[in-house]
Amino acid sequence: MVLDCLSDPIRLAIVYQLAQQERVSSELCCGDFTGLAGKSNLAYHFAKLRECGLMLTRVAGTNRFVRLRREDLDARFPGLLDAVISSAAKDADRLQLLGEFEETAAGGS
Amino acid sequence: MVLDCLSDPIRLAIVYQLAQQERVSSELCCGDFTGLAGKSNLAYHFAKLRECGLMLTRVAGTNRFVRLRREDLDARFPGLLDAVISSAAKDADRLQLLGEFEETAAGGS
DNA sequence: TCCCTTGTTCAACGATTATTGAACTATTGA
DNA sequence: TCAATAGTTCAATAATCGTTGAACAAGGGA
Repeated sequence: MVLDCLSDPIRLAIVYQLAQQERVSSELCCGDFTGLAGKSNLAYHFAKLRECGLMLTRVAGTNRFVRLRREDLDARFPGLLDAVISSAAKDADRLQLLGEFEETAAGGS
Repeated sequence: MVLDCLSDPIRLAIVYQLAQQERVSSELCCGDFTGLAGKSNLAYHFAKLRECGLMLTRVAGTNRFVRLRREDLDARFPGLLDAVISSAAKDADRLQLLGEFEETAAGGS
């Protein structure tokens, strides 16, 4: 289920980053998450996130761009995604993973 | 974390029942959940739910009454609980556990 | 006091699940 | 064509988690 998918810290961090990215562009490249885990581990988590309908992947040459299935999620689980994201933002302090990630990939706001 | 706690179907069913109960009285007895799992298994899930701050227990004689920590949860994770509950209500059809439970414990609406 | 009920704790088992490295596919560019 | 890059898939390991039964503690009622 979706909750089970979101209960993993790495997947939550991925979803959180994708949600942050929604303000700017809609997509991120798979390689932008290498700060969170190894390549194959990331592919594993991406597969999980795809399976439960949280995100989808667009193939573009040798890159793959991922983004949240925002509309489907809001339709099926109203308010859930926003609640999870805002809650995750609150204790983002505890997720040093995110801190490291933002330094390397987002370059600060 | 709270999401990890809610990702288990039995714990979700417990939380769902507690949320339903909020309209009537605020509490339920531990023994009211025996339709969901065995005694020791329930105690295990209750402990998990207590650990992550989802519910609390009041001892009354030989019984123990449990209820949601609604205020604390709404303060710390705004909208999360309601989103989870309403989503759980949507596909309550798939949770036959709930169906069985309502028959034996709630006796219909 | 004795027994029964209620619920927790403990130890053990089984089953998922996350993580890792290596092999593989596909695309780009020289 | 050859090498390099981006991701996925596979197999194996490690770790976590859920489930079960038995033993235990605490109250209530006869």
